[in-house]
Amino acid sequence: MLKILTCIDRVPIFSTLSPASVNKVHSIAHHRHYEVGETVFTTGDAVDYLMVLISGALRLSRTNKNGREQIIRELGPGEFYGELALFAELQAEGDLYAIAATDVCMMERKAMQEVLRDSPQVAWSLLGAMANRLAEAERLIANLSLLDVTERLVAELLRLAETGEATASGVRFTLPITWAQLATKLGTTPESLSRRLKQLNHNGLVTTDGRHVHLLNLKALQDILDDA
Amino acid sequence: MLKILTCIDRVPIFSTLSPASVNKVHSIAHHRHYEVGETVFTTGDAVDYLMVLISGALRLSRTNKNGREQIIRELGPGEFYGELALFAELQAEGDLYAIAATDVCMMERKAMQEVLRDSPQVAWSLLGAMANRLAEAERLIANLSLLDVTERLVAELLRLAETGEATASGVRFTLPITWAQLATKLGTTPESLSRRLKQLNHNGLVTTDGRHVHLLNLKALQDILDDA
DNA sequence: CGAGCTGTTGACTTCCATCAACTGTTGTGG
DNA sequence: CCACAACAGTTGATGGAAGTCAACAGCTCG
Repeated sequence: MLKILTCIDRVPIFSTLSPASVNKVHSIAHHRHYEVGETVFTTGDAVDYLMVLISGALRLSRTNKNGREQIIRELGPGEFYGELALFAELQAEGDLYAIAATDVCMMERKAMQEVLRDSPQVAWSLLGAMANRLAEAERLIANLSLLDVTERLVAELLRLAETGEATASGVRFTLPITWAQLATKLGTTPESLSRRLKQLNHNGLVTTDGRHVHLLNLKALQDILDDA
Repeated sequence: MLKILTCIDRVPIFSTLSPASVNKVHSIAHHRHYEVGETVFTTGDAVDYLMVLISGALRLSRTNKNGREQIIRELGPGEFYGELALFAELQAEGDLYAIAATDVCMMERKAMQEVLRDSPQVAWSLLGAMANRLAEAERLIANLSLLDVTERLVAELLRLAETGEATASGVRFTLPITWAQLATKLGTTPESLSRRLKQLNHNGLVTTDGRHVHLLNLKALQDILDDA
């Protein structure tokens, strides 16, 4: 009981539910826990539920025959997967696995459809989340196709810098993932990323110590993007 | 008056509207026409409306400083742009232009929000459309990053083949766009595409005459993808 | 200690974009 | 009606960005 209450409690998209709807969600929600590295599903598995994260993090990625992996999206608390399953039987295209200890709420398709019809607010929340994700996906498409590795790296560093702390000369932050994982997100390899980073360092734009990153010249970094 | 009626009439996502909502949509919808090649907006323009296509086709793309263009998505009748604008002020990231004579309905943000709150059916329709578009975008991400040009070409040819007519030896269809435009969709250049196509031809898998395409060996083509 | 993981560096290779030239077609206006 | 411009597509030559392969250093952990 507690865990199901938690389920609804901690998920923003359900924050506006009426008491009646809360009961309905109660009755259809299944709780599930995943450990780091645990697989939720792999390519080809049937998905017929909407999955909302309570805590932790999941990663959706695809891998080709050469073992090359592309991270498609990452899900944090409050985010969800399975929106397409609300509308049709769905074969997963990609692998979903936990990159942190993760708790999720799983809602079956049909029951969730009812909740959505009764609760425009929830539909509205979903719509907003989807619109943002679509915009992000389309930005990634453009970046992969139009920017070289250096430019994609700089773009990501500047993005991460927004969460960092300002210093006299620039911004300092700690990379939340390994450099190899960042390479996979950016659609490149650890080797290439390492070389590009070395070059930025050589040009006096960035210093790194492990995952600790210091951007020394935000303006110059921004310029790299602007002439892209 | 006629054109506004047409607006709602011919757009599937509004097919379930109640009479009251129909009136509301009437009052907020602006009709607009674009000729081939005409620009709807370019990168950085403010977008504060939802735009639904009645007929024609629009293309959303981004171009980098070298003139390299990536097609992000194409919109046909019934499809829409501006979903993100429903939630926030939005700077367009990319250029939107007409690739056919096009009629659209434009709905201002605030008014559209009301319609959505009152009409769960419309929200549901939008949700379904968005979910599909997101899935498509994520497929494109994976393809751009994991497949080489030949594989992306074959994938697209097989997709197009679904709309073609079967022949003794395979499937025949006509390319709906120029080869150069296809190259842009696939994130490559006309030159590269031409070479890959020549190679497929040489291997006896495909013949072409202008935009007329004949796939001679679906199984072999599918194999190329399966080993990817 | 040794195993395993993260990250780096060097040598090599390959795919593909770019540049340039050329063909064939279409359409337009003098 | 022809000439010429504009565009679609092809082909060859070339260069460069980045992926691959391999070896190695440093770190952590059992």
